[in-house]
Amino acid sequence: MKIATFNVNGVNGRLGVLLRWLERATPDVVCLQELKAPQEKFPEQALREAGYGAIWQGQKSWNGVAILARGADPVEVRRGLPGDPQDLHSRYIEATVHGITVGCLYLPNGNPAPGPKFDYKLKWFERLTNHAAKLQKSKRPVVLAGDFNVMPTDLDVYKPERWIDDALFRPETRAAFHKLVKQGWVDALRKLHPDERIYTFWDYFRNAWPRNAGLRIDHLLLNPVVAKRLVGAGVDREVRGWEKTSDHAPVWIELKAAKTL
DNA sequence: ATGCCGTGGAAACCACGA
Repeated sequence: MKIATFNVNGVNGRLGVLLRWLERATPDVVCLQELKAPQEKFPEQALREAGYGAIWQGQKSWNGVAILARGADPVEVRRGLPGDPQDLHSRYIEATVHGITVGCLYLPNGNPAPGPKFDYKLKWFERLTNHAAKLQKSKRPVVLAGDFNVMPTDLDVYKPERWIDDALFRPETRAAFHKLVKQGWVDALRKLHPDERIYTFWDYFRNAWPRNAGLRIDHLLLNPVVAKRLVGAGVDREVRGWEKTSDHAPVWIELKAAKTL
């Protein structure tokens, strides 16, 4: 089974790219971020015709997350993280699909830092970490996938010294990520490719894509029961080279079948 | 060092992204 995450940067503006990628990659589960569409403008029908059931949490102009399932309908568990009823950003949705609990997240960017946006990022991170602790206790298969807006280590940045003061790479941000992972999550791409430079995002400007000035900020975190099934992980880099494409590329993992009892 | 590109929504510019 293949599970992927893709920050599409506008699900309607990017529908052609998304459908083309789905047809080629045939992922079984897909987490989407940055829909940039209100609830009623999500392209449900086009995705269904492509073979995918979906649940989503839209928002006008910004944010927005969705979970797609090939040949199935994701069963929604929750939308939004607990801990702050005032927070109206559409950044988290969770479903069970093909026997796995999937949390799809779009963590706040946090720039400029320091400032209120950075404070919001760290608060949101804390709420995610609290919720993730509960998911860890369940012992059922869980995947947390999405745009974390964090480069976990120097290896995840084309030029680390340039990013030291950035909200995506500041010590507080990296510390928050490592605190989360320490609960028992496995960073799937790092697990299978410990020493490789892997990027999932390249800016639209400054010629970032042609000169491979990238960041690894889209991640799939696996709890132990899923980590045991991990047999492959990668980035569909070619998608970043397409016309009218997102600034992120899809990231995926391959799981072997669960042992039947 | 930098929003230089790109999207969406409202208004013919602005907010936001990383």
